[in-house]
Amino acid sequence: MNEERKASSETRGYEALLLQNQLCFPLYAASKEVVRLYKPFLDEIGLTYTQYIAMMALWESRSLSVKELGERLYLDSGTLTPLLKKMEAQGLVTRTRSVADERSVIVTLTGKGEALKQRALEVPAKMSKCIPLSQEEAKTLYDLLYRVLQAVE
Amino acid sequence: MNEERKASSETRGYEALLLQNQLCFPLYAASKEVVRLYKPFLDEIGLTYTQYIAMMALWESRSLSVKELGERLYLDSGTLTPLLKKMEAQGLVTRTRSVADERSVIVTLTGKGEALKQRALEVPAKMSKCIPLSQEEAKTLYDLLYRVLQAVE
DNA sequence: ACTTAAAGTATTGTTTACAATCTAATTGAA
DNA sequence: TTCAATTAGATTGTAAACAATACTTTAAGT
Repeated sequence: MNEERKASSETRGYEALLLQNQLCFPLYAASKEVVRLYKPFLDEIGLTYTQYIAMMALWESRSLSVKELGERLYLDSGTLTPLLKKMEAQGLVTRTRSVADERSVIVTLTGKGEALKQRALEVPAKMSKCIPLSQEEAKTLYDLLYRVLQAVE
Repeated sequence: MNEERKASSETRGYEALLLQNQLCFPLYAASKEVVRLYKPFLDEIGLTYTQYIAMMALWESRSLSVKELGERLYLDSGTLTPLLKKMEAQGLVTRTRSVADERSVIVTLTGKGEALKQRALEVPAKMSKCIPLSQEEAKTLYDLLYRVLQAVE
């Protein structure tokens, strides 16, 4: 029996409250650290991380309502409205009320926003070099994260 | 050949930029959603998520410097100083300069902070019911996340 | 048609998070 | 010893993130 592994009086009965027994903590910390890892690469193309994922959604679709964008990114209008206004000020997107439904705001890539795609292409490659997981491990992680995500929805 | 699966002119050559091909995105989104899932449970004991993980570290150690706390939580003084001041105002911790090294601030649980541990005990159990992963899956996810985290350090 | 409910954004207020910078205390090197 | 470099926190400024609320437009029910 390894005495050092025994619970101390401090922790006995409270194992569930140990940081290292929480799934949420490495999830939270890894997310933050990975986002931070992106920063130097994203600085080069003038995007924050949140702007980057918004641009990725638009590079796929070119034109999305704020609501659709929010559904894809798991963000609400309180986050997206100021974000998109900044991106509009940078000339990456336009924001226009839908004529069909005046409640909706349609976000559309500009030429400049579209062109940025070329430069963004290097980012995923640079990032994947920073994360030492095999293809299978990355896929396992990816699938488990999506299971969590779908359960939460 | 499934025509629908073929890359469109929009995405051809840009597969790496698809949101669904990014590992970072489900990591980011799942982290946010899980933290949000905690909110109602943490509201009951009057803590935010960040305060909760700070308390978990202190429930383990009772007394930690800001630096040590930052290392365990992957947070810097810019985040911790205002957080700990609020927790001090709530009576959960005390903050005192170390006598041995006046640069250090020692954060120590109060009786009230210690007592909160009892009520916090239910939180992990409630949370784990919200996340439909088996024991092995949770462990796999946990291990992969820690691999990512250690690589980033 | 009228009235209410619902939907889509925007706004406000609070809390994180972090880079950059500053200050005070400590350590180290010449 | 003495002064430069380092360390630990605090501060400032910026960007998210989200709850709560407000506002406008649309949809639904009667």
